[in-house]
Amino acid sequence: MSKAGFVTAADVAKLAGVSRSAVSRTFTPDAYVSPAVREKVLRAADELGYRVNRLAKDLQTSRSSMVAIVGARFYEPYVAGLLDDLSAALIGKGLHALLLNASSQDMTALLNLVLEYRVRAVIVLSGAPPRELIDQCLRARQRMILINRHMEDVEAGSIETDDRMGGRLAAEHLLAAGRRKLCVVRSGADTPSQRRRAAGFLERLDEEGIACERWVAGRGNYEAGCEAARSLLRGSGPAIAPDIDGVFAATDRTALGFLNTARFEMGVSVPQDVAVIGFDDIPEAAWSSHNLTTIRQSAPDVVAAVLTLLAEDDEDAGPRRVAIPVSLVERGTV
Amino acid sequence: MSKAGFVTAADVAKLAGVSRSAVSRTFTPDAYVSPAVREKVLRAADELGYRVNRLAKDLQTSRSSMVAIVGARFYEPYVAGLLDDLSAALIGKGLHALLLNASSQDMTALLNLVLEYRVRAVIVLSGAPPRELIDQCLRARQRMILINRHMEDVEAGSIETDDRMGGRLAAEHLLAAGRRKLCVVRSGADTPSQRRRAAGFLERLDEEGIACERWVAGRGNYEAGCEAARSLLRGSGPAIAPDIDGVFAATDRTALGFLNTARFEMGVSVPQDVAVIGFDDIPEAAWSSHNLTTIRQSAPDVVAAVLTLLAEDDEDAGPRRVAIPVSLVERGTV
DNA sequence: TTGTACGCGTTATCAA
DNA sequence: TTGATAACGCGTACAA
Repeated sequence: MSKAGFVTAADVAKLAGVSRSAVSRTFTPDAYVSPAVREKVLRAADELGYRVNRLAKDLQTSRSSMVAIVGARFYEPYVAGLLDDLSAALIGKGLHALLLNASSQDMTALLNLVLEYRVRAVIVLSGAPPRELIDQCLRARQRMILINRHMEDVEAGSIETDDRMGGRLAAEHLLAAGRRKLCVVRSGADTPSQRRRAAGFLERLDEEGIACERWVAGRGNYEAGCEAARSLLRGSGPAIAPDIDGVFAATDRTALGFLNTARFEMGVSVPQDVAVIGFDDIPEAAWSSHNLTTIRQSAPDVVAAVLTLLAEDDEDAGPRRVAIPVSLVERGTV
Repeated sequence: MSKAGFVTAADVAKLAGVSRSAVSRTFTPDAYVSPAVREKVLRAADELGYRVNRLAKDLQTSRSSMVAIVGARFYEPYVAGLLDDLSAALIGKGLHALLLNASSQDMTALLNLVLEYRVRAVIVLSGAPPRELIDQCLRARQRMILINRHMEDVEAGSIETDDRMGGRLAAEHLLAAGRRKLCVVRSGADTPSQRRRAAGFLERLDEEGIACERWVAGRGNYEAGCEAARSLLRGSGPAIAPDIDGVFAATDRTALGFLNTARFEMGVSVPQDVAVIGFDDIPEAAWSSHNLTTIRQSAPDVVAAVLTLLAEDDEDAGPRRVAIPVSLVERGTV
């Protein structure tokens, strides 16, 4: 037994009456071992409860099977869903997720950490994404995959929702519904994604020569929506049309905060008085309590793209930049 | 440079003109290095972009700083929130989370995996919890922390919400509201937690000699609530009192599914026709669109308990079993 | 205070 | 097919 009390290959070898290498070979795919020896080794291993030590294995092969996932706000439904899909998919490919929460942390520490583990790749989720960390990792030639965080002239795989198009679709839909007094609402999180969505929305409006309010604030996404509704709809009575008649929220949670506050706190009817459209299509958007019209971005597509980028290990060619399509989901708030 | 292209301590030593152990000592807390040497080493390390290889370090010290988190359904708000808090707290303690998604996976593979990594502890979240995995880990003397999954006569730290008391509180509250035609609803997930909550609820009702319907089915938690409402409230028109007048759902999501379907699909008024109470107090419960009365269990408390159990490293004494208190949150559905 | 030498547990190489 | 032996990159007695 080793110092830490774990069973080692040597222990198994001794019990089985064979050499250490025989044990190693038994547990290494496609290696030469006679059935007889293999049987003896397996029996001994089972008896001792032996497991290959991955630390030693990875050190020796200098090839870890870990993938770091760096992100924040894992409680947000869209992120949580992505995490669920991603962790399941990775394990299916024999990879394991090292989950690093970048919220409110010392970035330098996190940076050192992620590089110390010699992971096969670092996956950076959108929110709270330390630019400095990304730079340093790339300098260390650490393989990286950026989700909704593309950076030009950077040697990293990148997966991006077509945020701009999504914003345009939202604008199009509100315009088609005859809305003209519009507002775009973003949370204080202020991620690149949210900025691009808003930009696409404004761009489409600009083409029609229609003006647009902008509202940015709030801590969480949901709370931002609540605050926006209180601020924008102030003074509007139940029967009085408010100063705006259509809102595009950069995330579904923000849209839901706006929607709920408008309906239950401000007494404003949706969509009669004001139309609301969100972005992401999280499960809660489809609930009958909200029935939110929104722009869908497919999480499974993102996961598939991650696996693709992960797969093209050494081939330098291949699609290093993947776009995730979006689509309009018509429900009852426009 | 090493085979994989990473910088090693030897590289740094050569550049700095010192021995390899000097490098090692520079990066080891409380070790003897003269300021002069330390400076030279740090300069060389910075120039080369050197990072300690954690695989080798952990192997050498036979002490990994990884903690495995085994769970499923990370998209559920309560689980997602726990994951967010937990990953942040662990990193604060110098520990790192290896996230293993146990859903729809080969359990044997996952079992081998978690043991191969020689993690400092395995944290098992409630849902989809493979009993076999737990047994095997314990047999391998792997340190474990079970959340909402206590097993008698088992050598593992365990953290449990006071589910039974929560169920009793729910019953008490419905009874106090004058409800007598009651039903308890659980999802098909059928976790130990949900069973205990239902049991506590029924226990309290039993003391009053009041009968109770039971409804168990559905795939997801939310969907289970929807199905329950459709099934239990069938035939009740808007103005007609249904056959039941009070429902306890074992999770908030189930409660919300029931609530929404009752209101928007069945035309049943809540709480006038039927009262609804949930469990967990997820953020969505507080939304004005739901305003769900529920039983709160505190995720931060759970995280604190995990850290406590993790801390009592070698001391065999100490609280190996921690109970998380619950409380009633009165809102508008009872 | 520094350098040498050994061990952590594994895989890979090379004779036998 | 098997068993010594050499890495893998690191921490750390031990000696200098």
